[in-house]
Amino acid sequence: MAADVDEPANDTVRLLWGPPARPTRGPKPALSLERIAAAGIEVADAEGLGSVSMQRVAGLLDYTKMALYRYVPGKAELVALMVEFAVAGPPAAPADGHWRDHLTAWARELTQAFTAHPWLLDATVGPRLMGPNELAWLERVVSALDGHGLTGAERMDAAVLLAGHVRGIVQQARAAGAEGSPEARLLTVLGALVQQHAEDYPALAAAMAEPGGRDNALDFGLARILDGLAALIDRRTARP
Amino acid sequence: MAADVDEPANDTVRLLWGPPARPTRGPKPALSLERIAAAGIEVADAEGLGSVSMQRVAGLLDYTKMALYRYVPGKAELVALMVEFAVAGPPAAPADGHWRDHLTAWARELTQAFTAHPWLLDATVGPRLMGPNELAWLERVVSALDGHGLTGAERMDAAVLLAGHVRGIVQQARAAGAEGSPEARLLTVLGALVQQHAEDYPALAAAMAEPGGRDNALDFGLARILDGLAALIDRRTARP
DNA sequence: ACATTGCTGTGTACGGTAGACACAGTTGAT
DNA sequence: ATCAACTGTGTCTACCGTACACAGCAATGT
Repeated sequence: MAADVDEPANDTVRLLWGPPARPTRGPKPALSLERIAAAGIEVADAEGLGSVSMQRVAGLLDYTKMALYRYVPGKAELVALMVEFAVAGPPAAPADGHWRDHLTAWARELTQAFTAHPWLLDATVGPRLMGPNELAWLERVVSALDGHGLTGAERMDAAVLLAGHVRGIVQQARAAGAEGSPEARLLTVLGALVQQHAEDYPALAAAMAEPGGRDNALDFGLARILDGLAALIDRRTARP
Repeated sequence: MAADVDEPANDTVRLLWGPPARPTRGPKPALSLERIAAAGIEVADAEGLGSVSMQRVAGLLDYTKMALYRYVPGKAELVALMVEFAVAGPPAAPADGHWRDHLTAWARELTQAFTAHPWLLDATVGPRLMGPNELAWLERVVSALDGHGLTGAERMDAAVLLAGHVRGIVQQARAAGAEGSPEARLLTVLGALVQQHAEDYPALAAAMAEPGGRDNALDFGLARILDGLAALIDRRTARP
């Protein structure tokens, strides 16, 4: 009774989930989804998602932009493909171990994936269909929480919570930028603005003025979330 | 010794932080930053950030697109203005009360603001300068954590954690969409895909198959985060 | 009073984007 | 050998951001 997947004629679902599909008749395709996505990823990694255009990607492969439309229905689907390939699958989950260690590793690995391709942040805002690889990340975190007294909805909510934290951290890291980068300059300006308007932002000015700020945001938030989850799990498993 | 704010000739900082600045000589400007930003917000609310173009915004005000460039250096700055106006200031913080209540109210109010203008998600990925209103939100959450034994960096990290959660929740809500919306259709398709590939995603299929999923994701994550923060604060205040 | 100067809004032009469509050439099936 | 399906290309449209020159208006300096 579930909706037929192939019915909505959604191009994206066929691209991401459909079979390789080779009902060959004419000349063999010279390109492939893999190569096209890889070219797009190359551009996005180097210059950001904004620099990814059909022209750019096609040029990198020494083809015309219109050739790409033989493989991909449009730019949105190209980006979806790029996301699916860039996010890859999650590393294999350890077979055993505490759920807390599983989730910690998961968060660190997802952070690495997003840090390697910061444009994933831009490409994954907004409603869209997830691909097999992306879903595998979700599967791993939900599976790590199996059998600890949480409802299905709660396990999903926990996944959203963790993924949201990773996104926030990567976004913050990108906003900070590398030493001497234009992004770092932005932060400096912001800091100066806060000090300059210290009357309006006393708590902020005080917090930023304190020394000893190592970059612990990922671990800090992760520890809080996991502590909170542990408290809930303890309560649930104490009195079934 | 702090970097001079006005020095980098950054247009955005002058727009967001600069004085109204009226060194009038020629004809009085017919438009205003407020009206332009409001027009942009109107378009974005109705059709998304992607539909915001100089033409659209200018047309809504019955002016040519080039007229906008007399007020705003470029589209990026227009969007920054839209963000600053759309996010408004945070509602006044309650004068007293437990930090937990403060943060809960803050998160709910920020969620409301983002839900009212979902395009804020798109407009606030990527490195950028924050405006006075946006900074006021940050100030309120950091201030709520004052005097509970957390370091300045930890208070900032907590703010990032909470803001990231709100963003994640709003993003998820937007991805789900309204009843019968195209976004909701996307979710249905995804659900069907998970069931169809249940062998590859057993935990996910099981979690989604469980009944009784009311929309509690915001409160669930918030409760975990606040529990985790409470545990840390208890530890800190127990042994000073 | 008047010329000067600075500002406003407009029109035009340029290079970029995504994509529709027609076409020539290549290939496998009949 | 014929035909049908497919690939890659060239051309075209519509729209985007924005640089630039220009005409008109308003306040300033004389």
